[in-house]
Amino acid sequence: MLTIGNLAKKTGTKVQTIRYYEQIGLMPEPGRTEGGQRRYGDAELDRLSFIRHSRQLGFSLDAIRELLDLSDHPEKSCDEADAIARRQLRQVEQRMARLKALRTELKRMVHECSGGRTADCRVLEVLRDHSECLTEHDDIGT
Amino acid sequence: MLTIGNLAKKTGTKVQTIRYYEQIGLMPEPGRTEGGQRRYGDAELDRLSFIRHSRQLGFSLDAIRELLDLSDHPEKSCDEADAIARRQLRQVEQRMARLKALRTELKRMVHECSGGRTADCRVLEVLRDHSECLTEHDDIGT
DNA sequence: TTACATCCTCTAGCTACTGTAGATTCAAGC
DNA sequence: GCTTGAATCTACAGTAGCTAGAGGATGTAA
Repeated sequence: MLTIGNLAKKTGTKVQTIRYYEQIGLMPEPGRTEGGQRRYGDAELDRLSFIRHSRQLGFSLDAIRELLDLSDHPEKSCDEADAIARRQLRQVEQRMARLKALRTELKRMVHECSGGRTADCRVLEVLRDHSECLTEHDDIGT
Repeated sequence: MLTIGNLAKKTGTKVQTIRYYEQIGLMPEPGRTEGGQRRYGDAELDRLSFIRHSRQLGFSLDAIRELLDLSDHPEKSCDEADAIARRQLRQVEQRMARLKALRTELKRMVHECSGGRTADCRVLEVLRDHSECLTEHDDIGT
């Protein structure tokens, strides 16, 4: 049996995060000692590993909830899990495209700046005037 | 003189966002009508355009605060603005590298999934077992 | 038994907004 | 001058995904 601290260490998660996952129903309520401390078994370790790995791949907690549900029902069709992963892939590709445009613009800004006073700074100038931009960037590049 | 709604339209910002910027001190408190409604002039239009454009390029509100401060002092050295832009460029490049690794992994997951039951689903299998991953991804790819 | 790390709950904070409720103001048309 | 309807006002709550801290209880080794 693992304490919450050991489970945290094994999965590279913060203790508070585990409690948070429990709170939002992503992790089950574990058994407790007489004194009220949580104790975890292998099933919980697997589940949390699954969650963390999915987070590392950028899946949202909602998507992970769906994936866990599918994982809990081996007889269900695989299509849904596949769809979720494809959706995630699309999102990653969209974000990459956006970042690429941002990088172009930032590089240009930085390269054109030749030092001196802020009055003549190309960085600030470009920020002041959108029309100087070569690429479109209508959405925030997060 | 512009109402808040017209300023919002001109800059592609939501009305609430403008009020929020005022609240956190990014936008100044504007003049008011007798009835208490905000009215904006050209200076505010310029400032908000600067903010929105910077946001589109992914700068944080804190970074924008610094950039605005530099912009307000034309006699200062340009170095700081340059440093902020370079930092932003580095962040964008780091994010892109991370997303690239994620994309590789997601593509592999999706390509290996051949339909069927979730019990045999490669997507779920990979998520269950990090050791199947070819690339490292220790941080979340946002 | 005592010391000390770890655990507990609860609450608040982070970024950058977005949405809602209920009241007020503005501008146009008659 | 009056009505109507859109726009505005304040204030507060909510979003994602945690993270940090206070103040107290528990577990374990010496």
